Amino acid sequence: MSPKTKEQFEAARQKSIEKITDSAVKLFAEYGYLNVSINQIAKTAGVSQGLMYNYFNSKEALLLYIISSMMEEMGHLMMSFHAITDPFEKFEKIVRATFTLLKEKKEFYATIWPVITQQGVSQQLQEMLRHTFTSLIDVIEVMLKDMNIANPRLEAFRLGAMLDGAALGYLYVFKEEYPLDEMEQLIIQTYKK
Amino acid sequence: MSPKTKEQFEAARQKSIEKITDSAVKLFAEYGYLNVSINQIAKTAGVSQGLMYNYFNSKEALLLYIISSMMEEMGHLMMSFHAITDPFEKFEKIVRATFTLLKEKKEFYATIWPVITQQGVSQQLQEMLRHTFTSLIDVIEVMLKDMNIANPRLEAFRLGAMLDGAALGYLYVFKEEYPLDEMEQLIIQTYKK
Amino acid sequence: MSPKTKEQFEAARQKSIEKITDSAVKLFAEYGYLNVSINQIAKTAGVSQGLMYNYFNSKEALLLYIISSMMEEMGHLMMSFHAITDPFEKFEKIVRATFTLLKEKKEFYATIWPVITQQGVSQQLQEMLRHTFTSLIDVIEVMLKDMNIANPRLEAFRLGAMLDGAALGYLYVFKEEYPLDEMEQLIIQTYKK
Amino acid sequence: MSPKTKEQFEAARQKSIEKITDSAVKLFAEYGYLNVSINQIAKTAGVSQGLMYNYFNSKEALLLYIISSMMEEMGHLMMSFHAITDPFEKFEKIVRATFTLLKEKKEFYATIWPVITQQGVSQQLQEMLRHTFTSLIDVIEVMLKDMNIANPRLEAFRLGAMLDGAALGYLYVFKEEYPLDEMEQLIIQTYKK
DNA sequence: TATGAATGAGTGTTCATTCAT
DNA sequence: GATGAATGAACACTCATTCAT
Repeated sequence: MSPKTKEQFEAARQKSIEKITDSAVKLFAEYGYLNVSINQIAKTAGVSQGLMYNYFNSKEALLLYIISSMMEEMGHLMMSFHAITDPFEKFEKIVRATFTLLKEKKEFYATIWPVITQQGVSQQLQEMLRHTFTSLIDVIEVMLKDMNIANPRLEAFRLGAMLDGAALGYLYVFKEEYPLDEMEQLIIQTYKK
Repeated sequence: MSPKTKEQFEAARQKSIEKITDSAVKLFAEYGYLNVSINQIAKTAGVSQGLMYNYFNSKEALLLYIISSMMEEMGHLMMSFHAITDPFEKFEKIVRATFTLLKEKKEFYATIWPVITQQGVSQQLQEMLRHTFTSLIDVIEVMLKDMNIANPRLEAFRLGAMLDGAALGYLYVFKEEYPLDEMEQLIIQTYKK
Repeated sequence: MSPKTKEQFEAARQKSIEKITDSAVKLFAEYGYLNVSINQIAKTAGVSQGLMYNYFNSKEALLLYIISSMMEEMGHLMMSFHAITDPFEKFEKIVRATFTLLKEKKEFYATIWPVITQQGVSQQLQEMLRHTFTSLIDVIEVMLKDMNIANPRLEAFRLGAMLDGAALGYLYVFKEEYPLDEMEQLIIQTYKK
Repeated sequence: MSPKTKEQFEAARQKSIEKITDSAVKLFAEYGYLNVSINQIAKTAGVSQGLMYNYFNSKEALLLYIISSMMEEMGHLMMSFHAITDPFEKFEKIVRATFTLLKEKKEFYATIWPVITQQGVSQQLQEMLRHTFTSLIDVIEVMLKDMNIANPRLEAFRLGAMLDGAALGYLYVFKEEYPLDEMEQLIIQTYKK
């Protein structure tokens, strides 16, 4: 007699959004944004093609939403180390967290890297990524300074480069043959003392 | 009206191939493989759309050819340092050459990175890239060993990661604001002794 | 919580129908039937997308209902002059009413013209329009005959053509630059005496 | 051994363009621009869907091309009466030509009217149409002035309105029952003196 | 060898309509 | 009666590829 309650509608919405974004993340990570069609996403999610457009204005808006969520999650992760006062402990935690993320949430990086290296994706996205990376460098710089490392900004860039380079080598080139754990250990020890 | 000689034909073939691949490299580097159409390549090269198919079986075959050439060229570059006997000099030469390449032949990396990070491109390509990178690591490993660096294989991975990571940061994220020269100096001094 | 009475239900029905048709008329007139979506109509009316289908079988049925109402209203307008005995007065009243309608109820014409000129809209609609226009010509013919105009049927067609042509010129081509008032005066004076 | 000659290519192009535009004109006239799909046009023309895009950038560009051609043709027709010095003869010729066009090239008007009355079609098109109509009014005004008709500009609008109104009545409402020939005669005699 | 017209499968996107509640 | 999430067919448009010459 009465329409569905607001809660019911909201639950249905969230369920659908989740199905769509989950499928999209998996597919984007595996095949790359440009190689994945809306059709594929819909089929994988088990919904109709049109449904995506109830929640996202375009395929790119979907990508933007996904990457925003990831960036936000990454931000939260970084925040969670904020309270640690010992810079050496903080450093170790951050590096370990990065490698853990890399091992356990491959789709995280696998979604972002192709987008970064693909020209022709939205300006908005590019700017968001640049902003996030810059913030990260800033955070690392402060930390390295607290560790009395000389030339902390340049070292922050180097640390960033090592982490990114390791991620690329692991995800795209050497895969399971990449000495990920040894690299983790090596990086930590380099700065540790 | 007289029939062309074999040599003339061959010269014409080479000329056409060159026009096509040169245009393709430029366009792939600027817009990315998936965002560039055969039509664009043909127009830029000043030839007909169909001509490409006289020399390459598909768009992907063209990409494969281009990247093969680049990998080969990179191999030649590495070879050219083979004769240097002082490992420290060799090390410095290699690192400097890498950064020079990065600064002066952006299209080199800008073509390769999106392909590496885009799964869904041919298996053949992936394997070729892995092979090349493995060879590079091997070369660096031997060199580091000669420099009496401890754990030379792991350090080779670290050096590779730093170079790749710097390339990505420079090309895609920070661009002209990336401290490329300082990074070059820093890397050399780290191992220089 | 007590069940609504029949009258209350009927009132709610009428209210909803009115909200929907009013929004539809405005939107059809401004953007054209084919350019307006059910979603737009629902949003403008402040109701749900599905509600329209409680009252109309389809989007076209809604259009049919709207145009029927307009035709009926036009018929009423014509009827209202029926009592006037002096044919010259009647003529002037009718012409003035037509121009007033054109100036003050643009959406009236702006809804109907695109439908008339768009073939491919329902046969039913086409027939209804033809019927209404034929009736109008009949009424005018009688009136012109009473005015002792020679060849009253042909003159009725001419008068109809002038009114329609003026409407089109005003609404779609020249807009505010169309000499609407002068045309009104000119038409009246042509037959007035 | 050699590619097709330029003439052969040009001939093929013209043939294809003609097939496409001819089909489009017929379909637009019968069903209206917005009701006709590219698929329909291609099927009717007996070519692939994609071919249209070799010649026109978009569906709207096709419409623009068609209407431009029509407007140009109409302009030529008007020009052809330019040399006539007797304004009465000129007037009769123009009116007769208009009616002949209406009878023999229905698709001419049937293509244009729905576009004029359909909001949401390109601004460019709207402006082109307005420009053409204004020019026509100007030409008629001068002619009527030469005929010593009082208030020639207003009469030009009236004549335009009558012609347009007759066209609409004939094409969309009364069709074969419309007294087209009588109307033609009536209009000529009204001004003929 | 070289041309470019032609194809057709595929793309992202829209929208009238249905239906469980 | 009313809701709005969901559907699926349709749309305009793109593009790698083919082929007659």
